[in-house]
Amino acid sequence: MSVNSARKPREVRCETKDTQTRLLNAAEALFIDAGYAGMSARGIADRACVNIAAMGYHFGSKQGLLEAVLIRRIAPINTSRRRRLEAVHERRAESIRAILHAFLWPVFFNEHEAPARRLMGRVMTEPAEVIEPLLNLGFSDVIEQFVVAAAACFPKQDRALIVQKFSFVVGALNLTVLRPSEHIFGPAPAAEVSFDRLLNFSVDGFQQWPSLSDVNKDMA
Amino acid sequence: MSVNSARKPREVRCETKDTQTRLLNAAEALFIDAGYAGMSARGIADRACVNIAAMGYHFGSKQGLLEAVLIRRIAPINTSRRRRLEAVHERRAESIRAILHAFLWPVFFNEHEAPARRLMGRVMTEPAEVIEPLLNLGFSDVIEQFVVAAAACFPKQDRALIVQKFSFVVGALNLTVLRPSEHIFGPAPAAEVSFDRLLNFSVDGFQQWPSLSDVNKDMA
DNA sequence: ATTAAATTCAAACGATCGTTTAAATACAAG
DNA sequence: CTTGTATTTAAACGATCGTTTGAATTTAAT
Repeated sequence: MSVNSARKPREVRCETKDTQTRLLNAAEALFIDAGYAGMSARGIADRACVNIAAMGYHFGSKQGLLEAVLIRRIAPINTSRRRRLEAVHERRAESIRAILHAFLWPVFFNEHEAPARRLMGRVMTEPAEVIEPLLNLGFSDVIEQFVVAAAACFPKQDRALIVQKFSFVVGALNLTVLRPSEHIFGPAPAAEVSFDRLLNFSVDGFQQWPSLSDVNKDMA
Repeated sequence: MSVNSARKPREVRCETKDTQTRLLNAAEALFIDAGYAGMSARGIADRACVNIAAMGYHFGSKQGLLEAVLIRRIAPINTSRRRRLEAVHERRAESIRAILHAFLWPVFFNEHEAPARRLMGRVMTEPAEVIEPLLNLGFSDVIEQFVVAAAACFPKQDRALIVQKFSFVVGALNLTVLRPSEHIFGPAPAAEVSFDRLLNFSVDGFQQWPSLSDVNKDMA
């Protein structure tokens, strides 16, 4: 009994796009739901309404298809993040709010909308071997740039602390966009609402310590 | 070519515990690394140094083994969280710091240490069908109790906002303990350090808005 | 219309999946 | 030791995995 034994009904008509796009869309949807190991080549082909061999013909392998899926969504987000961070620097407006805004915005608002968001959330939880093509896109380089920019906002805080605070933001972002647990936290708010809340939450969490939070530190 | 084709060398001697414990430990390790779909029954048996059929004999199925793995680690964390939240109420010390402290502490500090932490982080990213046994453990009930307690700390904030803030904390916690991306954020600090940082970050993020964070809100 | 390249197709490859069976072994009680 | 139960074992089950083959088909250029 596989965990994927209960296949979702595929009554909907197939898309009218070309084969490669249909494969990309199908692989993306299944990857978001089940991860790399949980998505099958035949499941992708069925959803894309193409022959099994089409995957090998157009993308070489299942891994090649996944890399194409990641590049299609993550590369634009990377570019947008870079540009927005550059804009912050050019305006000499390097507040932690502006920096986190530049980091979070491209995930919530882009031409691909929800699929890109959920893909971003899913890929960060995959085993290292699966994310390698992601790192080759310069994904970690971009994060490094944001960490440097954030560290410049708090010169008195250790760099290791800044790095971990940034990882907290990334973690909160991941769960927000992936949303694997609707049973626990209920339906997702609108993207604008989630974005505002996450940005406010992250900005406050980044503020310098000690602050108002340690006035009652000796309890608990 | 599977993503797990490069098996890790298993030169180490097998554990000396009984068969069930060896199976639980092996399944736990593989589940943390690869998720449910990525861990194979034969991989578990090999690592546990038992016959393939032992899994079916002792746990009924692969799913049954996973449920046992989850119960062994998550149930104690649930219990500890409940007890600590009750203690906060009994002491009439319902600050957001005390509440988040009660929520985070059992994950970082428990008799199982790192395995329980990483398991907690991994399970939250799995597809809904895999987490079902987790919900049957009352996992979401405990979270609901913490959300109620947190909401009582901020009577002027919408409940939906409190819920999402709490999901931010859970997301940050997940990435911190699962740590699937050491290539990005570097090695994990000691548990005590991570716990302190995450608690401070979360407490600040929970503070009431508008606060000091919106003085420069009109930028970006 | 003819040719050549590009694409899709049914079918099958060997490998691995989770699970099951029945015999062999280990173990405890009488 | 003998009996009965508990556990482990080798072997195989049917199903599905990712991938490949070679022929059929479509497409585009001459």
